[in-house]
Amino acid sequence: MLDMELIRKDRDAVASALAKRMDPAEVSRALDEIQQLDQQRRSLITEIDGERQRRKAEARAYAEAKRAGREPEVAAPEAGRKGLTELEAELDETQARLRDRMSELPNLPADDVVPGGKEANRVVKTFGEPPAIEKVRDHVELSRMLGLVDHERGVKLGGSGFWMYTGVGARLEWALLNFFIDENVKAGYEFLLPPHLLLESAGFAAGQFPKFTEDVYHVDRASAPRGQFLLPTAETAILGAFQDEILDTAKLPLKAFAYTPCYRREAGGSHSDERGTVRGHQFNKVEIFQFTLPEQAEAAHEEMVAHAESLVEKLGLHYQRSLLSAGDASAAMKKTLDIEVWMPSTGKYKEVSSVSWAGDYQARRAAIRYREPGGKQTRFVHTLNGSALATSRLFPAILEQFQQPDGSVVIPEPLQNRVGTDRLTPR
RNA sequence: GGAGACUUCGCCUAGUCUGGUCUAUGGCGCCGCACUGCUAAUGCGGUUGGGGUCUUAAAGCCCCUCCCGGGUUCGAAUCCCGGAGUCUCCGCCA
Repeated sequence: MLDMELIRKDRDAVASALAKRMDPAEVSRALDEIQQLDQQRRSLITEIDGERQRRKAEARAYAEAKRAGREPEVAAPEAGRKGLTELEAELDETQARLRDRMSELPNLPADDVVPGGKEANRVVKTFGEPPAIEKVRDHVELSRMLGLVDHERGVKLGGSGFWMYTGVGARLEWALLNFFIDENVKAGYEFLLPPHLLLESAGFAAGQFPKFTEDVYHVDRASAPRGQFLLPTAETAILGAFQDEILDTAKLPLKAFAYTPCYRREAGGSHSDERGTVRGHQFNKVEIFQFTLPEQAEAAHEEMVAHAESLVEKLGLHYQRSLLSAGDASAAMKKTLDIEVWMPSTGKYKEVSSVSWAGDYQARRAAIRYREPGGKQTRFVHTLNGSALATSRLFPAILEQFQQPDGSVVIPEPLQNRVGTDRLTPR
C-alpha cells in the first residue's frame, strides 16, 4: 500500500515512479479515482464526526437534566439531514473502494530501478566460471541414473507438477536445507517454523491478495470456515506473524528466517527448460526476512544479497546477480536482486534467490510499526525478504555443474557429512 | 465435539449484576522534573492506538478505540445477538 499523504502532496512523483511499471494513462486514471475517493472519504468523516459530536452533547444534556431533577427532553432527529447510519454506510463503502483501488497499486520502484520488463534486467555481477563439461547430461537424466527423485510416483500421489525425493536424493535435499538453516543462524537470523495454512489477512499484507488470489491454493470453506490458504512462500508467514505490532525500536533490525514448503498453483503450464524439480506446485525454500528502520533498509538489502550469495559460493556453484527492472520485480517491491545459478544443460542461468526491498509497502498493509526514538510518533518499518535458498533449483544445478564423465556427481564439501558421502554414483 | 470461566489504554488490575459524574480505577514498568555526596528512597507530572481539522511545523480542537462485528437506547466497558481467542474440566484422537 502506498502512502495516501504522498499521493496528496506529490502526485507527480508518485505518477512518474509508477509509470516505470504501469501504463501512464492507467496510472493517471487510477490516481484520479483514488484522489476523488479520498476527498469523499474525508468529507464524510467530517460530517459524521460533527453529527456524533452533536448527539453526544445531547445525551450529556439529558443526563445532566435528569440528575438535576428536571424532565429531560429528547431532541428530535433533525429533518432533512442524512441519518448517521446512512452516512456511516456511505463511508464504509467509500473506504472499501478506496482500499481496493489503493491495494491494486504496485510499489514505487527505487531510483536505480529501470523501467521495462524482463529484457531490461541487468547482470551486475558474476561469480566463478561455467565448468568445462564434455558431454553434458541434464539434471533429469542424472537424477534418474542416481535414483534421487521419483517423478512417476510423485505424480501418482499429487498429480502433475509433484515429485518425491528418494533415498540419497532425499538426504541431499535435506542436507541443503540443514546447511542453509545453520548458515542463517550463524548470520544472526532467528529460526521460525510457522503454520503453512494462513488466514487471508497475511496474504493481503504480503501483497499476494487481492491480485494474485488465483496463484495460491485455497482450502475449501466447507472444511475450513475461515478460508485459509497454503502459503506460497514463507515470506507471507514471517510478515504476517508481526501484523498489527509496534516493534521495539532497539531490536531493529529484526532478522528472522523460516523453512517451509511453498505451494503454488503455477497455472499456465510447463516449459521445456523447467523440467524436473525446476518448477512445481510444492518446493522447499528457506526464506530470510528483515524488519528495519527506513534508514537501515538499503544496507540490509546489500547484506542479505551478499549472505545469500555466500551460500551459493560455499557450494562452489557458478552464478550471476541481476538487478530486475521495474516490470519484472514483484509488485510489492521497490527493488529486487536475483541470484541466478548456471544450468549447463540449457546454457541458461536460473533464479535460486530473489532478494527484495519492499520499503514500507508491506508494513503499511500489515500495520507493522516502530516508535520514533525520543518522539511518540509511530512509523512504518521497512521489510526485506530473500530466499536463502530455494533447494529445488540448487539441487539440479549441483547435479549438472558437478557431474563427472561417468555420470557420478561430486557432492560439495559443506554437504558431504550431511549426505554421508562425497560422491553420488550411478546405481 | 460438550460444559464452564474469562478477554479493560506495555504488564497486572478496579469497574460489568443495578446503562449516565467512566472524559476508565489503582499498582508495576517506562519518560521528564524536583530533592539528594553517588546510588537508593521520596514527591510531582507524563505515558493505548488510529483518523479528521487547522498549521510551514507544533500545540489545540473533534471523532473512533474497554477482543472483533451487529443490535437495543436520548445515552453502552456495562444489556442482547453473532464471531474470535485464552484457560479449566469431560469426550475423542496421532
